[in-house]
Amino acid sequence: MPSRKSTSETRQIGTGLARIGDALRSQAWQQGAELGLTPTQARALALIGASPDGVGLTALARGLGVSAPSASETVKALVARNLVAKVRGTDRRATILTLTDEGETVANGVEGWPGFLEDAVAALPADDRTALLRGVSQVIRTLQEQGGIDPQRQCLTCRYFQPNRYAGSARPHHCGFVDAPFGDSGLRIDCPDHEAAAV
Amino acid sequence: MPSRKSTSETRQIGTGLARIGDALRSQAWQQGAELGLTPTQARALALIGASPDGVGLTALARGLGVSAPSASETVKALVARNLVAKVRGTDRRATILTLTDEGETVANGVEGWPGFLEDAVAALPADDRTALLRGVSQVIRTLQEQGGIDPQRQCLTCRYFQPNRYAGSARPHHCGFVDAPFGDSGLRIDCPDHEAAAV
DNA sequence: TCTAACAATTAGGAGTGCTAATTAAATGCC
DNA sequence: GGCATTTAATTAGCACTCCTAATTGTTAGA
Repeated sequence: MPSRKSTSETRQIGTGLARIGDALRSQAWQQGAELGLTPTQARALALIGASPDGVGLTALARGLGVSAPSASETVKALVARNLVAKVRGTDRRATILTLTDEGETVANGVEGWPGFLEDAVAALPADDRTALLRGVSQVIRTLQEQGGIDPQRQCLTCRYFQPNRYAGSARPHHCGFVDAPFGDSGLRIDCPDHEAAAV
Repeated sequence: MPSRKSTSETRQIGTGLARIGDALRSQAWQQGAELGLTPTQARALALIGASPDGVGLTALARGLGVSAPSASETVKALVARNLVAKVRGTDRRATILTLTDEGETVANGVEGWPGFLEDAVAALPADDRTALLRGVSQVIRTLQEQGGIDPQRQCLTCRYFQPNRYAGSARPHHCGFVDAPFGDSGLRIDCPDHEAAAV
């Protein structure tokens, strides 16, 4: 194994994940062109659509990982395109964002975006795929714990949430996505990997 | 955001990778602020620095996954900051880009960027880490074959790479460049000694 | 030679992202 | 109750990203 530079396994993985992220971004530009959306707009649309009761602008900004003014600007573009509606809430400082019917349609089109990536993943042998999922899940869990990723939507309505699986334990609940137990103090209000539980 | 849609392992991985990519991008903005670089500039700097003989603008654009005009604009900013030098080559249409001394210094600072991600990766058990590296490598190779990514300098596409030469051994692969055996944990995604294999 | 292909740039336009400052509404506290 | 603080969102101003289309040289091919 040649090396003058740092070459730890860890570093190679970091580099690889960064490359995949880059590929996703540049792919998003192309896919977005078809719908007239930029990557950020698409992501905002998805986040808003994922919140049935609407989202505030600040929460959206946190979810996108950008500043409030940036989010405001993006929302402005989406409103101008009639994809998103703004409503004033009980707290009359705040805005509540929801999708319009048209926005709903477009958001559905956005859903399958990482499809080309999934093709690549699907080409893996089953064993490697499982290992990859475990690794990615754990990385995400660590990032959330470090605060690098914004938690979204609440566990209580999440299909991955298994309350009191370990009754009596200090960490009685179980999250199936990151495959780890956690306690009441770890309950998420807004988890990016949230998926609505079946009714 | 997947909802009642397919929840396959594959889709989970796709979503997870996208999420990690988002985290990386927003982190890059913060880290970049310290050096006065945007994420794209940092990436361009790294790519130029990785090519000892210099790169052309078109190659750079492909590597960044953007159009030539976008790359041109980014390079203009780097040249203005005295981090990159442009030279006219034998082909007088083409430009050859190299780092200035100052650019070299800054590029070194950029190298450790995904550090916060690496912390997360380092927290994995060794087995999972190796499996993650193998999975990430294969995903990248598939993306390259699909044309979604510009060819990277990884073992899987290297002429010196002899996979499973010592099948059954703990270090089954062989690198012909350093003439030594190595295992999955030694797989490179960005190797300075990479030479593309014949098609 | 003359045309096609190619490398890079310019022009023009929408969007992203930042910090700092502003407006408006809700809270807190004496 | 009243006034200072905090909070939500926006505006202003700036640099950069990214695109397509058109332009200017330069090289290579029929």
